[in-house]
Amino acid sequence: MTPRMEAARRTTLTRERVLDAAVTLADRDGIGALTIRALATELGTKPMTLYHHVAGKDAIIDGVVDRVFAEIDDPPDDLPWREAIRHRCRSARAVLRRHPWAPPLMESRQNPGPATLAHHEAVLACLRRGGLDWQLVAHAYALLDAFVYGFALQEASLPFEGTGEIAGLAEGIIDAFPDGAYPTFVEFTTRHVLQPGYSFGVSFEFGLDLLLDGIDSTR
Amino acid sequence: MTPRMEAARRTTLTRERVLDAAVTLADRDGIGALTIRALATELGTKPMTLYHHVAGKDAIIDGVVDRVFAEIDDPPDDLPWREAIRHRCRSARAVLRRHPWAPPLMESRQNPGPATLAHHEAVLACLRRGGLDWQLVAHAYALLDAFVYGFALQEASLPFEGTGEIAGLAEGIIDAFPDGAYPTFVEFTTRHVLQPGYSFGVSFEFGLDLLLDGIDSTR
DNA sequence: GGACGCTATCGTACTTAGTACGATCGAGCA
DNA sequence: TGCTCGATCGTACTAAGTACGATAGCGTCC
Repeated sequence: MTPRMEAARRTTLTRERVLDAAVTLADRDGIGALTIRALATELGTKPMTLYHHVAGKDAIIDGVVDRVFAEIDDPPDDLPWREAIRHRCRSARAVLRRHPWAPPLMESRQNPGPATLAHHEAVLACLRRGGLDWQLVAHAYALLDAFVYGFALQEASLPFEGTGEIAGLAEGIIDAFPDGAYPTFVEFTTRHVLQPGYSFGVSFEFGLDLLLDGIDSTR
Repeated sequence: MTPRMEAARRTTLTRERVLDAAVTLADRDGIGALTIRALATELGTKPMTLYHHVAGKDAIIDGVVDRVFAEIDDPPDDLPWREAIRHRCRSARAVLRRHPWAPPLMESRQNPGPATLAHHEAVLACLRRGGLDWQLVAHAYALLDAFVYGFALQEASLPFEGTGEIAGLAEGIIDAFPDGAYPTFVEFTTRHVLQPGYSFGVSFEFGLDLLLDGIDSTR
């Protein structure tokens, strides 16, 4: 292959392009499908070529996590702190729904990238701007992020938002129960989960309101 | 090896013993070290032998997750619902600190085992006993578990509870910052995290109180 | 009591994945 | 024209999951 062909085929490989492809691949086929070989194929190259742009698979994961943080909106400066934090948490949830493989990785990596740090900085500054003392900032941030990540973790295991798929899953599980087992669980499912209009996601707004109210009243 | 030697060496291999060893191994060496081969070595046998007692690695993970659920105390029947739920959430946190590899697995599996289902049943029944309607039960359970799992996820990435290790980690990160970068982050760390007596864990009780209060007042 | 078959065990080998090592190849420069 | 350098990639080693089939005690039935 001549260099001209190579150049025409695609712009030169770069760390950024590798990470782009990694996110795309994980979104499309799941984090389990994010292998060095699959990534190379996706980029039209061979496995070992990637090693000239990233240090290894761990570095790819670190980079990908930083990408996800970069997608989350910072709390807007021109909103009162409560509304700013609400905006940020909603944005985080939306991002984590686009990247359902991300939550377990985001909290378990110990090499935060620049976007990760910048985002933490913005959130801390916003809480501080709201008049919270350091102790309360610590509590509030731990609480809010536990909620956001935990909720995302739960949502990631659900088939899809909205309609009958959750119902199908629930029915499948319940049908396998021995008679009379788990009565509250069964009643909860039939009386609530299987009702038309049910949505797991609405609990997010409920929880977010509750947390913000609680933090505010502690201030 | 004669059968007598075999029998003396260890009681016959069984699904339960395989899962026991899997939990032990994950606790000791991390979930990444939980391989079929390592598990076989741990049990003094060979990889393929395990396949007569479990269907494969996925089945081991499912079984291990159910084990973890089994360790979590159900909400005690003889306590008011708030205190019962508090007890259960504290127990869950303690269990997840013993098994820091578990949170990402617990919510992402879709084959709940009997202990998992029994535990959900007990929690739902307790909330119901507290007079919450189905809608609020749904909100409360989603919220409480998001918090518990999310908090556990955060704690899992911390070195250890208590003393100077978190400080060391924080200092390592901060020292690498360019001058003047992330000012709030730096101030938060120096003014709060690095202070003697700091503990991430106390935010758990703060959050749990806040959630229980909020849910109660919505009732 | 001897052959039969069941069940747990395990040796071998195939597949997928991460990645170390070193060859190649084209571009720019002396 | 030949040298050097950076990007690319062929080859191969290691680790891991697991399919296939052989083996070997043990109880059972004629």
